[in-house]
Amino acid sequence: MIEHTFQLLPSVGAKKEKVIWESGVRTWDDFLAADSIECVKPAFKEKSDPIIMQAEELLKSEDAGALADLIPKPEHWRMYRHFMDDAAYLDIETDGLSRDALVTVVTVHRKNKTYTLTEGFDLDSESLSDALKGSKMLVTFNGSCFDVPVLKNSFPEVDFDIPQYDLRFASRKVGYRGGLKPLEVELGIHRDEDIVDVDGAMAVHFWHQWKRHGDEDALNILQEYNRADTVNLEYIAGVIFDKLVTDHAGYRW
DNA sequence: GCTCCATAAGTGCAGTCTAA
DNA sequence: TTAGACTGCACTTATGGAGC
Repeated sequence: MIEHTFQLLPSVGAKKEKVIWESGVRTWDDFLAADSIECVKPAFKEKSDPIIMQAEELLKSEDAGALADLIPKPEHWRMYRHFMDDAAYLDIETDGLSRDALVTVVTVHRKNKTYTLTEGFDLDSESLSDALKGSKMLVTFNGSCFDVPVLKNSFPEVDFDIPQYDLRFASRKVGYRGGLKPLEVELGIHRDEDIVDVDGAMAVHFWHQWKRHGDEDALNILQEYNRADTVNLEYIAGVIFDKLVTDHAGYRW
């Protein structure tokens, strides 16, 4: 999908991009190989070629951050298929909703390993940096509004400057409404019985149960809930991406 | 080459919605 | 309940084509 993206060119939005696709130019290679493109002025093509060559170089060198700088933020989801093997799926629990809330549990799910880090045990800047090390894309649900700003506030030394695929907004583009839990239900995702009714507010309650009464069961449920939230993001990201490609991109390959 | 008009992208603002 | 990213709308700006 990323090599089909022309919205990195000046004055090219969704409509112009579709016109370019429909002229038979479907990839960056097509664009560079063409001597002329019917819907594009020669001067514009001359100006655009170096930008596309730069994007190809960045893609070849797997520089997701620099590539994301060229692409409008709402279109960063297009990078997912290319960088999915190096994606980090992220979800956090806190003791409230404020920006300076205490982060209680963080799960980072990677291709080969899932890290669940807990306040008072193993949650610190170093372990969080280790969990995110080498990740090219961050996949979250509402993470751009909540998880990442909260983590940046609590762990300012951790680098969160990673292109983000936020499933809250991506799922809206393809017609889904509501939060993560209704989305899971709609996609047929089932949770274990002991966490099926848990939500964010209950997660706060479980944390206080643990802190005030030393209730280990409450802590275990909280960790399991956070882990399930995060691991499920991988499946959801794939489904939403496929729908975006066929529905939102406005062109069937 | 200039002007006018149509089209598309960019910008700014208010409203929406989600997280725990 | 709070914060902020995104969306949608209205308005502005830029670009390209047509006509003179």
